[in-house]
Amino acid sequence: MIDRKITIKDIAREAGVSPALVSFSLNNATSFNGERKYKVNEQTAKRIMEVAARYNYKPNNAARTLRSKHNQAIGVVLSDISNKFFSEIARQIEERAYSYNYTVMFGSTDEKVEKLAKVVDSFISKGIDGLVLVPCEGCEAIVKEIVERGIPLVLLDRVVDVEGVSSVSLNNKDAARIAVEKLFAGGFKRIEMVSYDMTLSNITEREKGYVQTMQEVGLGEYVKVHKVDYSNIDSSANKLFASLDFGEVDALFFATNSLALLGMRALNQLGLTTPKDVGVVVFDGCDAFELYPSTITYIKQPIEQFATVAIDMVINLVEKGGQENRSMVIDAELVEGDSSTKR
Amino acid sequence: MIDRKITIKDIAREAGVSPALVSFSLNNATSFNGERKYKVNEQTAKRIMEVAARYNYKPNNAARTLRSKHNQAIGVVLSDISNKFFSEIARQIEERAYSYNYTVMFGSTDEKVEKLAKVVDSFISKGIDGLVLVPCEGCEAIVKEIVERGIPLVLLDRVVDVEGVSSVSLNNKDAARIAVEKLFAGGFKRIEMVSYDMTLSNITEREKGYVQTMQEVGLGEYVKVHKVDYSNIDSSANKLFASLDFGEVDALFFATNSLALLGMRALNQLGLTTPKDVGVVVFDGCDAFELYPSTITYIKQPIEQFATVAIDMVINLVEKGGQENRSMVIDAELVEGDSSTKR
DNA sequence: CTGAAAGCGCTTACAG
DNA sequence: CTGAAAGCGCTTACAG
Repeated sequence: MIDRKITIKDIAREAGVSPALVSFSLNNATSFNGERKYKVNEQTAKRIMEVAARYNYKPNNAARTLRSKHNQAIGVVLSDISNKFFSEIARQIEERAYSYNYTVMFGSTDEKVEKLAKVVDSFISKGIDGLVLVPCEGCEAIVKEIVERGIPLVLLDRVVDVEGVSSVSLNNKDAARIAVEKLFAGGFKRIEMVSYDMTLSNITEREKGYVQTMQEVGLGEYVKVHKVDYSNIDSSANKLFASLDFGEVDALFFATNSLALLGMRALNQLGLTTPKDVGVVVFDGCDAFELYPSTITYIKQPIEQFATVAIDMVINLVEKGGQENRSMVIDAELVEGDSSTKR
Repeated sequence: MIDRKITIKDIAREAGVSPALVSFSLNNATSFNGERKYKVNEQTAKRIMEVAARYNYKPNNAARTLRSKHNQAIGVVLSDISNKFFSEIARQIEERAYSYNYTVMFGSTDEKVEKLAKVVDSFISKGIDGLVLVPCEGCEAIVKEIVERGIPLVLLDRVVDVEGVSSVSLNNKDAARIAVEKLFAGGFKRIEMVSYDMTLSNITEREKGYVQTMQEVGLGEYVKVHKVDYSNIDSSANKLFASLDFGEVDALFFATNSLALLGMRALNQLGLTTPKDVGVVVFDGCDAFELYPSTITYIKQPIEQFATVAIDMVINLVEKGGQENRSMVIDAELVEGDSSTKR
């Protein structure tokens, strides 16, 4: 920690008041909700503020935290911050948290429980007030423990079956429905899904939505979910795409952006294009698709909302105390391109 | 901050020693350099450690920081964490810092001095021990102030003309040389550069390298640096690419990945391909290029090295104290694709 | 409306 | 090798 010589005592001496009064004034000035718990004479307050400003006084965060038991810091545990989806969330979270005068710490799990445990532990040791967490497979026990310890927690992107957790996630089932309906309306029949062999809620919900919608529109006989091995993505995906018969398959619905990227690359290498040879709907747009000859239809996830809602919820839990267990499900939006209409 | 009931006193009582001894034992156990400043009887130490483990004791970070004046936290100020280049750096920095038991806080500047100032201020208020900073245009005064306040600082990606700053950056001039030489060797003559109208050191060095190399290989007459307006990227870029005569221009050397993406998209829309219609070398590979019909030649930046060196340097400054002003320049590498050889 | 005092949980010289 | 004590810079009841 960087040495900062001037303290609340210096300000107090200079302003001719007690340190306590300086503390009151300063904290009232920066109180968010406007409720001034301790009244300070306006003249006095003004003098104090002025002295503080003149000396460029900055309160010592460690002292404040030690005494008050809160740190104005949130830990954010993501799957992988170098993944575009998460880095954009990170960006929005950062913005939102700063606007409340909170700082954030980021960590990545790589979908591994052990890493998740390590990061969470480290964040708690650092004294975060609350946690925003993208859960991975098999982390139920950890989530449960966090909740039981009374640590404010909001799950992001995926939900987990634990009593009393708050969460923010996409309406995944509905998103899949929209995608399938769009392809169906675009004239495709044999619509197959490319997914991961994972039990994460976002993935399984998308699969359910796909299957259900296919049945509802009368394409039940064509239902087929291809599962790419997450622990061995590249080779597993290559094998899959090499094995698909694009004389038969009409369209592909990709469960994630990363799968879509792999798939589009494979189609590219096979000399196939969309929508001529195969219809395509993916999750999330990305730069890559802009280099593609035709525009791609995609499900747009409300990244900014994810971030703002998650931060608002966790800060609410921190400041109001108590887990109030809200599950927020946000609707997706379809952005239409050429790839979902048969030509 | 989350309540943690058990303190050093509890451990001391349970182990039948003084709180001080507990502190000594614990800190020696986790000391990095292995030098044990305070000797504790092995038996005693063992007993203490065991009690601490049994109670799952976690030291209170705020108290420790308040007393010891260091926080084991680094602030990392990037241009934009949702940009792939920076999010990958962020990821590596996170990894490296955690391995030293440091935590990191990230902030984005969007290339604006005011945002940079705000983020730096906020980080200092939060009690970071040191700063890794990607400077933006016009931030010299702030950098100078940070240095003068004795805050350990390492500049990343770009350098700034301030006395006594440490930095880690690419050998940009040489990288540009490699790119131009590759295009020249590939049979291209009229090689033009697409850059930003910015005075950032990485940009200007790349331009210098381009100009110089063009002259050296005898293509001085073709030197041309197109500048895209950073504050108005999209329309400025569109205007530029629309105005280029690809009957004349042989090859394009893009100063950044984002410019390359814009350029490739524009070529795409104009129905032009590389290397048939125009040779191309860019900075950094990315997913997008994998969807491109031909492979792209790119300058690979040593992202992992950037991160590890920056963190090592800043932690070194923090722990050894004093600015020792090292400038580390790392060489780039060329990854050859089809786009740099005339066909 | 304001001040004196205690104390948050550690670390760190200082004795012994 | 170990203990007693001070104190980091705040906040927060408690008096007045």
